[in-house]
Amino acid sequence: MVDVKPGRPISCRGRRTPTADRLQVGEKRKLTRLRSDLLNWARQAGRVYPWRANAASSYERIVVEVLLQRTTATAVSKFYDAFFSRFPTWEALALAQPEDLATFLKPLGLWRKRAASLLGLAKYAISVSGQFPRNPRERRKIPAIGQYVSSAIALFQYGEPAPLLDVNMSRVIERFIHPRSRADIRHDPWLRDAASWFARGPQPEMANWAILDFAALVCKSRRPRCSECPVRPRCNYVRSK
DNA sequence: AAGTCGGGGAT
DNA sequence: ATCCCAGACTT
Repeated sequence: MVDVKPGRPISCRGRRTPTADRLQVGEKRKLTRLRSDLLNWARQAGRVYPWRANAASSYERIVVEVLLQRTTATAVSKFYDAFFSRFPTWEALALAQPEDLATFLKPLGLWRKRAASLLGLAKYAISVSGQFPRNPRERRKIPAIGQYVSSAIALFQYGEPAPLLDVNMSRVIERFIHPRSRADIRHDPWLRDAASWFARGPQPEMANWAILDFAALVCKSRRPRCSECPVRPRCNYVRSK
């Protein structure tokens, strides 16, 4: 026991919030452990989808990310075969009749936006041999490519360890460590650093799929299955309940 | 920061 | 009947 100033080190004086907005060493360790734990968990319990198969092209994986926006993976899964046999390549998609595309997309909802987004992406893709810019700033200038889809392109097209940081991945990280400080996921530096740290390492695609599966099946927004959670011993969320 | 697009499944 | 879903865009 020490009796001298039990507070923070002097270097931390003046901080406005009790939680730093930068990723700390201990948090990196926790995320690294979480990563390997979830990869092991997903080996048995992970979901299986056609766009994750080795045979799936980066075209399919990128298009699927657009289809998955505000849509359940189950819905896209049902939709997958018909869509990609009708539009198997960027070329086929770029030549699609808007009405035809809309007919396909209606059951998923948001079909006007999705049709416009996909057509725009396809027309861009065929103008550059299917390769989106490697520079993220250049990618983000393309309509329908926000932060999330940009990361998906980095991950699936260039093999970079980019995080598919959405509300679900955010929920897992925030429960496991602590809530973000900014309202918007995309503007929270700590959360972005945490997600990036989680994604880095071998098998970045598997790691992303693992945490998204874990979010969907165990660490659900409502009624999380903490009793059957493989990382419960290290989770701050269950500790606080 | 808040509103909009959106049908479908889960609760 | 309400909430949630691998977001992006406009105001």
